[in-house]
Parts: sequence; C-alpha cells; structure tokens
Amino acid sequence: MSLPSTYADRNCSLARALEIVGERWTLLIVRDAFYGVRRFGDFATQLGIPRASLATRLKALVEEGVLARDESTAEYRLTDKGIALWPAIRALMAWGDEFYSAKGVKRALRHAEDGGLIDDRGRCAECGLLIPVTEIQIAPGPGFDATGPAKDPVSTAMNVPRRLLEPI
Amino acid sequence: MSLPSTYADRNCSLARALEIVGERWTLLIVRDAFYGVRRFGDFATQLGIPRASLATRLKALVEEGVLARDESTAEYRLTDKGIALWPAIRALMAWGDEFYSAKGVKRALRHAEDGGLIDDRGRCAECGLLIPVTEIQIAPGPGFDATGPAKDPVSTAMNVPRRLLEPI
DNA sequence: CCATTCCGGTTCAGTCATTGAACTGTCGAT
DNA sequence: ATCGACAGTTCAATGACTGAACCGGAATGG
Repeated sequence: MSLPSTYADRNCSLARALEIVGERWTLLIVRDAFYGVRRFGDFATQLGIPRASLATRLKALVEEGVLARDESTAEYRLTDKGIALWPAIRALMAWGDEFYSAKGVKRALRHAEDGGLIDDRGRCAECGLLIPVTEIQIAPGPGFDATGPAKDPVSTAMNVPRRLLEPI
Repeated sequence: MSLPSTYADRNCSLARALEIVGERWTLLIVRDAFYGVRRFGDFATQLGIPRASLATRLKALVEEGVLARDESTAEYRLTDKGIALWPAIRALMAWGDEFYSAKGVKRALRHAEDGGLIDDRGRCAECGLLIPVTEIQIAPGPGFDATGPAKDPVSTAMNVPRRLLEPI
C-alpha cells in the first residue's frame, strides 16, 4: 500500500492500520486465520486468491507480526497483535450483515461457555462479560445460504459451528 | 474490488463489506467525511489522493449509499449507512494506536456533552452511555505529532478539537 | 529403494488499476 | 467580458494483480 506519510496521514492511526491490513485480500486472510485456517494451500483454495498474491500477503503479515509462521510445519497462526484485529473484523462483518444480508446475520457469534449471543460490541447477552476470542463460537446464522456445492473438507468445516482459532 | 462471489465468500459479510469499503483510499475518504470534509478539493488535498481516483471512489460510495452528493452544492455527506461505519473505523484506529503509536492515541475521542473519554467500544467513561457519532468530539491525543508545517485552513481545522460531522 | 503424490512457494507474461500532471468546463464575483 | 475558484476528466506511464505453469523437498506407498 506504500506509506503515504503525508503530513495529514502521519497523525492518523487509521491510515497506519490500513498500511498493514488495508490491501486487497489481507483482512480476508486474517478472517480465515480466525476460522482456523493455517496452511498455505487452505488459504489459497478457500479464498480463491492467486498463490503469488497469497505468498506476498502472508509474508507481509508475518513481517508485521500479525501472523507467525511455524518454521517446521509451515503453519501460519495469529499472534496477539493479529488477534487484536478481531473487533475491527467484527465491526465490518456487522456492517455487512446490517446492509447486505436481508435475512439476518450470515454468521452468528456465541459465547461458547453459556451459548449467549455476542452483540456488536463483543459482549455476551447471557453473562454480560466481554468475551475473549478463544471463547467465541461461530455458527451459520439466519442469513446463511446453504445451497450450492461445498464439498471440500475445509469449507464444510468452516460452515459448521466451531470455536475461533481452533485448527481446521 | 470486483465481487469474488465464490461459494466461500458468498456467506461472509466481511467480504461483502470489503467490496464497498475495502479498496485503497475508500476508508480514508470516509474518515475525512466524519471529520467534516465535504468538498471534492478538500478531500483531494487532505488525502493527497489523485483526483481521478478520488472521483472514482466518490462515485462508488454515492452509488452504494454511503455518501450522498448534494446536487446544488456538490458536497458529499455521510448517509446513515455511512455513519454506521463508525464502529469499524474506530476499531481500526484503536488497533493502529495500540501497535503503532508508542506515546498514546493520536486522536482522543470524548463525549462532547460531559467530556468523558470514549473507550474502544464506544462508551463514555463519565456517563457510561453509548455515544452517538454527532456527540463525539475528536481532539489531538498524547501521540499526536504537531511538528511540521500544516498551514492550509482545512488541515489546521482538523487538528483542533471538534465534533464529528461538523462541516469544516 | 525408487516412484508418486502432496504441498509450499516461485516465475512469468498478460491484464488491469493507479498515478500525477495537465486540461476542460462551469460558476460567481469583479 | 474577465478572472479566479472549483469539480471533475483525460491520458500516458507506471505499478499491482491475475492465472497458469512450474520447481523442489518431504511424506507415502509399492
């Protein structure tokens, strides 16, 4: 994205954040990482992203400390810095649900411990607490469209209730 | 950004949201709109974006109903749909502040009515309420870097405490 | 053992988007 | 009429993205 570093943007943390996660595909890669995707090939087939672009993006995310690459297994995992992106992703998902999914949310977020729905500020409707990412369960919601073929094991795993960050 | 519409992304509201606001410059344009920028030339000089790109982006944002263009004054303003993007922008700003601004937030958000700081979930520390965008005051924070020339009236206006959405 | 498959990642040419600078056209004020 | 201010366009050059083929090492299996 090329640091703009104009005087105007030097004082904007949004511009800084978008330097890292504002390029095409990047946030979708991070989203998949939350869903438990860890392997190069799984990112590629899941997102339909060209492998060259994926390699570039993953390298950049590792360099910035959003993902960590396990040298022995070649798996990519979110770091704490990456996990800290969750509120931003949730906010964008909520906006997309609100304005582009007439039948309701496409994915529902629940507190895995008590099943309470998580609101758009990250709070559980049951216990009222702020729910950490590892305790969030994601499941198809009313706006979910189940038609069409989805044979490969990775995408079927992603369309079934599961906890965030749990490996596919 | 070109609808991917793969089976994988059809059920992801994040992908849908990024179709609209995921292209380069788009979120920065929306941010400036929150800061009160309304005119073509002000967006251009403020962001340092090529005028051709700006025209394309503004057209797209108007088409999607994020901005509305006043036919008589040629001013662009956020619609309710655009204003609904605020939580996402705030979340990304907070992430940028946390990881790229060692001295603290670059811009502090306060509840204009009682001066209470607004946390990263949109709540006022004083009254505890969820603060609507029109009651948010933005002001330089401890991480703000005031050095360097910033003579033009628009950017000086943006670097002084002011309410969101108030015209420059 | 050797062959095969799987998998992470690279290479490369074609295409598409972005950029910056110059330009057009419209409006209101002088 | 003329000028300046402003919204938006045009266009060549550059750079990013794409898709398909390819490379090489590590597991798999006969």
